[in-house]
Parts: sequence; structure tokens; C-alpha cells
Amino acid sequence: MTNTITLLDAAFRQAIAGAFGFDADPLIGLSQNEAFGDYQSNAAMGLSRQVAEKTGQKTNPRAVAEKIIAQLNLGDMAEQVSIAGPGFINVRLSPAWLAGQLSARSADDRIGIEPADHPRTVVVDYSGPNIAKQMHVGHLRSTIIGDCLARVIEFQQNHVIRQNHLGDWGTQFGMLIAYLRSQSHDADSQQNIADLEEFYRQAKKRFDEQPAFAEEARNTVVQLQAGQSEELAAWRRIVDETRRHYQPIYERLGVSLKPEHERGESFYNPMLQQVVEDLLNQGIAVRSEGAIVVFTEGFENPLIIQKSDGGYLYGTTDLAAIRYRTQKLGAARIIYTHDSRQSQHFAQVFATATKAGWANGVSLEYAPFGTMLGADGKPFKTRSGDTVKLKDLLDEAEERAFDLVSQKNPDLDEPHRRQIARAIGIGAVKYSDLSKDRTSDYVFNWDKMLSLDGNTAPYLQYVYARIKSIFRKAGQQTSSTAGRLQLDAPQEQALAKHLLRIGEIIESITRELKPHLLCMYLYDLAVRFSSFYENCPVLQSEPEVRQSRLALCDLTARTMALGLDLLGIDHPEQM
RNA sequence: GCAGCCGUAGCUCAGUUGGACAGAGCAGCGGAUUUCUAAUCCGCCGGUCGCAGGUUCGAAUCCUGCCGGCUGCGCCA
Repeated sequence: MTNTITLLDAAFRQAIAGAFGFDADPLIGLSQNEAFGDYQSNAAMGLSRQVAEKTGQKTNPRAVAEKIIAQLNLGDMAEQVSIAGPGFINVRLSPAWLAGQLSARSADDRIGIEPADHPRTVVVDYSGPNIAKQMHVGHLRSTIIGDCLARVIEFQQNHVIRQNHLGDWGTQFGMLIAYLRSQSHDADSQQNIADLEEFYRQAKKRFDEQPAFAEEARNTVVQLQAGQSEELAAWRRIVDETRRHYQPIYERLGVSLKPEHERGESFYNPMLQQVVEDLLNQGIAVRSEGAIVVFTEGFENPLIIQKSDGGYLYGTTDLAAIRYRTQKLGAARIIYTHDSRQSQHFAQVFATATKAGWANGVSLEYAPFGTMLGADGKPFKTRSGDTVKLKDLLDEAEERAFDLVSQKNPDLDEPHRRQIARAIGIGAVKYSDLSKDRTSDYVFNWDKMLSLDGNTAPYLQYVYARIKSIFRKAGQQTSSTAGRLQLDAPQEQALAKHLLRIGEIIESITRELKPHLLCMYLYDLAVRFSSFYENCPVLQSEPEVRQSRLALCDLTARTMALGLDLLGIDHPEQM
């Protein structure tokens, strides 16, 4: 169903055209203060000048507003349209219209959310763990923000292609493979991820200390990149082992990445030489200080695409990936969810790809995010100053949540408490991250994210569980909630108006790539529902009111469930 | 040095892209419970939007300059 804001936009646009004979943006937005109304148009102030220029007559903004209203036809949508202040036009939606809208949405599988006008193929590049290393907190934001964006854009019925750009190629693997060989680890020996990490440390040390080993490591890279079977087999074992480590973490996190989404750096290896040649042929790349580089406007230092020893760099890989994604995958939009410290790198890569004509008509979008900080305002570390492993973080989240659940609901059996604790603990970690504007750094705080008060995952999950509890008590299926809605209480109207907005939110996230907009929406939904819950008895009401309120509960639950699903957060039936 | 990001209530964060007296949560204070899950709700207190100019009918938002903090910057990714 059409978004309210879109309906108002169309009606006001027509009214402006009718009043003044030209098209203008009605500047429709939510009212900042509900005392004024529900939506407002801010167009009159700006328009008064335009009108004066075109007609040569001075018209004050309030008079402009009056002329717009005279032409405005909102049908049965509005209960009241009024002018306030310098020329704001306030619209208050009518309860009857709201009730009709909600009934229609109630009957719809997508609760009335329209798909994108023009579905596109969208590549989302996120997570990108490093091979032979454990995932740590530094991977968390890319993984969950990227996953949320992929889900939202996919829900809009765009064709989303997830791409996990693994760090699975490069000089470090020569070191590691050479080291493993020297330790005479035979082909069948199974190293777990922690061993690999330790071997890597030792390999690095030996690389720095022993020239002969360094030489061997370099040769091993060459053999690997040339496709020598023995080295390749060793490399595959390392990749497989690392996957055995991160794939369960994805599943535990509720992240939708699967092995089929993996397109690591190694995948682009065969294309790198061609990328460099093409850029040289086009005169975009030049030789400089023995390397092949691309200078981009606004940056002193160039993007290096081939080292003086002939090796390629991650910029080369990123360029090859853009080419692959546009030409082979047919991407119309490519979204990169990566650390904001990469901004310069991506600016240079995008500029180069654009110049080379590899991104014609394709939108290259960088969705950067800030750093996770500890309570001291410095990057989040363990007490001893080490990087926090993602696995340890999730263990602690579940453990803390389990203590809370056990405290609040000691009667449930332990397996059930564990299950709820998983949803709450993981949900809390994800939500505390997703609910902040991704561009800024944010402070990680266990107590706040697990609190049941305030803008937290548990609070949202609690609202969902409460609604489900009502239906359990009611002893009826949600499908029997259909029927006429009546919105008499102010809390019912406030909830209804908010429910109607979900489509607008989804749309703006698709555009702005900001999951926190969904979090704010859901929190507001939870607050409004809680207020409704306090003031409007459901099951004890007269049959008609009861039916109407059950429908409101059902729609709230479905909206909450959808929102949490899009965030990748579980919603247990019971807490 | 060059480039980018940031500075909003004691704390953690919003601020719908230039609109009405700057909003939430937490903490603090005060209320509500024979409840449908109180893991809740309601109220109060709290801000020179880093500072100074400028543009505009109108600025937390745009421009300039300072102050303070973070980040990146040729052969790692």
C-alpha cells in the first residue's frame, strides 16, 4: 500500500500546481510535535518567493499556504488541515481513514509494504574475514550492518548478491605454507584455527629473522599464485579450516552469509594482469618509482596496482571485483560496508573504476562505519590489551543473558532458558551496534545493551513476547483477528499512525543505508505499544473493541517480527 | 604537511538533509501494581548544539576561520 507520505506528496503537489501553475516539492515530513498534527508541508515559506518572482506580486507565506489548502483534496484522509506559524501546513489524519488502512495492511502478507519501484541487482560486499585468523570484534560491524542492509534491500524485492570478499590471498600465505612444510605437517594433519594463528605468528617471526626462510616464503607465494598443486592443496586446507571457524559464527549471529557467497581475493587472481594492462593502455595507470600506479584527483599519493616486484595489491583486486560485479553479475549498485579508515582507499578505487569506464550507470556506494570503543573511549580490547575474539564476545553475551533470564524467569527449564538467552544475548550485541548511526564510533557497554529499559533489543523482544502472551491467553489464532478496526483511545491512534510508517522507513534505509533508522522506528513502536498496553485492556474488553485491539496487537507483532528479522535479531515467543 | 571524519543534557545517543519553543534513553528525584509478562507505565529535573563570524524570512544542520579529538596518507590488507 502506498506510503502516507507519498499520498500526501502527490496531493500537495497537485494542489501547488493548481494554485500556482508550476510543479514544486511540497516538502512533506512528519510533524515534529504531535500537538501540531501528524504530517506537515513546509513548502509555503520557500514558495512565497518563487511566486513573487513569477507573478511580480508579493505574497506572504501564510497566503500561499491558504491558496494551497484551497486546492488541496485529501479525500477522507485528513481530519484537519491547518496553517500555523510562518506558513506550516499541518495535517491530522482521520481515525476512520487510519482504521481502513490498517485493515487492508492486516490482510496483506507484506503488511502493506510495497516493493521497490524498479528492482535492481544490488551487490553487497561485507564481512570479509581473514583466512588463517580468528574473527575478532573488528569484523562485527561490517558483518552485521552489511547483513542488515542486504536483508532490507532484498525485502524490497531487489536482486541482492551477497559477496564475502575473504582475505585469502597474498604474501602471508607463502609464509604460512612454507612454515607448515618446514614443521613437516603432513597433508592429513588437522590444524585448528588457533594453531594456524600461532603458526602464522611463528612464521612471521622466522620470516623477519631468517633470510633463507624469507626467500623460501617468497618462492612459495610464487608457486601458489602459479597454481602449483602442492601449495594450492595446502592453501585449500587452510581456507577450509578457517571456514569451519567462521561459518558457525555466522550461524550463531544469524548472519545470512553462506559459502556460496564467498568470492575471496584469490578469485580475482586470474584477472589482475588484465586489469593492470587495461589501465595502462587507457593511459590511466602510469609507471612510477618502479611500480604501476594510478593518480587520482584530490590525493597526493597514488593507488598502487602493481608493486615493483610484479606483485598485485588489494586495490588491484578491488578493481577486478568491480569489473566482475558490473560485467558478470550485472550489478546496478554495489555497496561496500567497510571501516571508515578505508575511505581514502575506496575513493581512489571508485575514481579509477569510473575513469576506466567499468562503472557506467552503476552506483558505487561506500557505507563506512566507525570503531567499536571500550568504556575508556579507546578501541575495544581485552583487559590485557588483546583484540577481543568474536567467539569470546558472543560467549559472554549469552552467559550474561542466561544469568538475567534465570533471574527473571527461574521456573523455565534450563534448555529453554539457554535458548532464550541466546536470542537475547546475541540480539543485544547486534542491536547495540545497529541502533547507532554507523558513521560514528560507538561505545560498547554490556550493562546498557542487556538492560530491559531503554532502546535495547531485550525491550523490543519483550514487547513481542507480551503480545504473543496475549494471544496464548486469548486461545485463538492470529488469523481470526480480521474485522473492522476502531481507533478511539489516543494510545490506539498513536500506535496506528506509527504502524503505517514502516514502509517509509524501509524505503529510507534502502536509500541511506542506515539500519539505525529501523531500530529507532522499532523502539518507538515498542514505546507506543507499551503505552497502549497499559491503557487499553484487550481481552477484557467488549467483543468489538476486543476484536479491534487484537488486530492492532497482531499487526504490531508482525511489524516487530519483520523489523527484527530484517535486523537479523531473533524474537522468542516467550521471555 | 596533505586529506577525511567528529564535537548536541552528568553519561550513551537521535535530530526526518535549511523549518515551529533542540528530542530520547540511562543516571537522579517523585508517583502507579487485586495487571493481558512491573523485564512495564506516568511525571519532574537537566542543553551558550566546541568558539567566533557569515549566508538566509529561518542555521545544531550550509560557508569561512579558530580550538579540541580521531583517522588515513607508495610498494601490508
